[in-house]
Amino acid sequence: MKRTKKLYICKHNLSQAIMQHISSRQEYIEECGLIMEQSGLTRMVGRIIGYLAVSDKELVSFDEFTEVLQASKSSISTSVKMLTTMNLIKPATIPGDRKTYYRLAPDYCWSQIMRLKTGVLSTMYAMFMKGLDFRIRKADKTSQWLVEAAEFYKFMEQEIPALLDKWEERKTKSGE
Amino acid sequence: MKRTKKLYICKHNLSQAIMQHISSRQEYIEECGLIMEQSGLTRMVGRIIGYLAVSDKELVSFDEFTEVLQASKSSISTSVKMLTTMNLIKPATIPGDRKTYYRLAPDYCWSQIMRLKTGVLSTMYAMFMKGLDFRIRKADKTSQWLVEAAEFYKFMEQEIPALLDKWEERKTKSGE
DNA sequence: TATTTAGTTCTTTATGAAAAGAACCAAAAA
DNA sequence: TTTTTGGTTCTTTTCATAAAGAACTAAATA
Repeated sequence: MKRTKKLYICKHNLSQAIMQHISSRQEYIEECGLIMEQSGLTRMVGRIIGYLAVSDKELVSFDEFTEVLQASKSSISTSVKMLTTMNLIKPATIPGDRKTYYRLAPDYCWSQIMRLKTGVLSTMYAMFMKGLDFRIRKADKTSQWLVEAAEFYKFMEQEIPALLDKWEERKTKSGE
Repeated sequence: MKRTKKLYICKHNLSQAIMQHISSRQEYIEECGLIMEQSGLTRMVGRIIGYLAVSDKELVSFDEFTEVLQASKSSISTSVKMLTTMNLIKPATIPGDRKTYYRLAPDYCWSQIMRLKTGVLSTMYAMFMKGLDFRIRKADKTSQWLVEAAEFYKFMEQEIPALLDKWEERKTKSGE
């Protein structure tokens, strides 16, 4: 079940407003699904984060996810694996218990989720620069447009990692 | 024809490498389609930008797009409308000519494409803050995790627009 | 007035990925 | 050894949407 991720006119402002009117945990979990889906993950992954966020238990078992989220084992398995790979959640085990539990990763480094997305910036830069290679007139309006586009992505490609460094630095300081 | 937009492991580095080996305009246009698709637009929209980027003519007509991109009128119509709405391209007309031509928008403000995407940051902030509302223990590990997540998105929500302001300021200065 | 041109807007088709289902496997328990 | 538990990994189904196709429209031309 693939849903829209495309938002030509900013649908997020809507989500923000909706967020204020949510009254039940159930609703909250579903909304997390929709938001995470929009931001490029899957609906089920969002639901898992949402449930972990509002559950009073710190540890939630695999089968509790299937029950409370009304989802198949395969879907939960794939989703927790994805979240584990992303380091967003961590598996946990209990002595004398065969089940696997999951918790929100306590040491999760938020900047890493953003760093992954900066790859697109260098690709866009490369794309616009490459366009110039094909141009006969290297200084016409189209060429200028390409240069400007490339400059923007170059700027972003440099500044965003710097911002993330700033955040990480702030975190390590406050952690001391 | 929907293609992948999902890239759990950064596929963009691949795109970057591919970009270096592109030798024909045809190939370039197709790669633009794939890249723009990954970044959340459509393949056809990417092809249009790609063709405008490597065409020696500044103005390209509607039917030239259909011919060179081997696409239907409806697809081109929808795509140019989308690009026009985004201000990325501008329609142009010629006296005594009934056709509509398009060019890359000469005054396009690159930061605006990024500003649209910052909406997701405030939504994520709202989402994590809302999660706290449902929690009984407001200081346990899960609550701490939510606070940290919210703080990160708050930080980004503030810093990215500041970065875009910086870019715009630089542009107006260099334009003087 | 009839026809062509240029493009828009519905409807249909095709695709690809999220989720479900089924088959499978390893370890623990009976 | 057989069965159950807990979960993984294939295969299948479903569904949203990008693109194509078809029907339509307005303006210009014949």
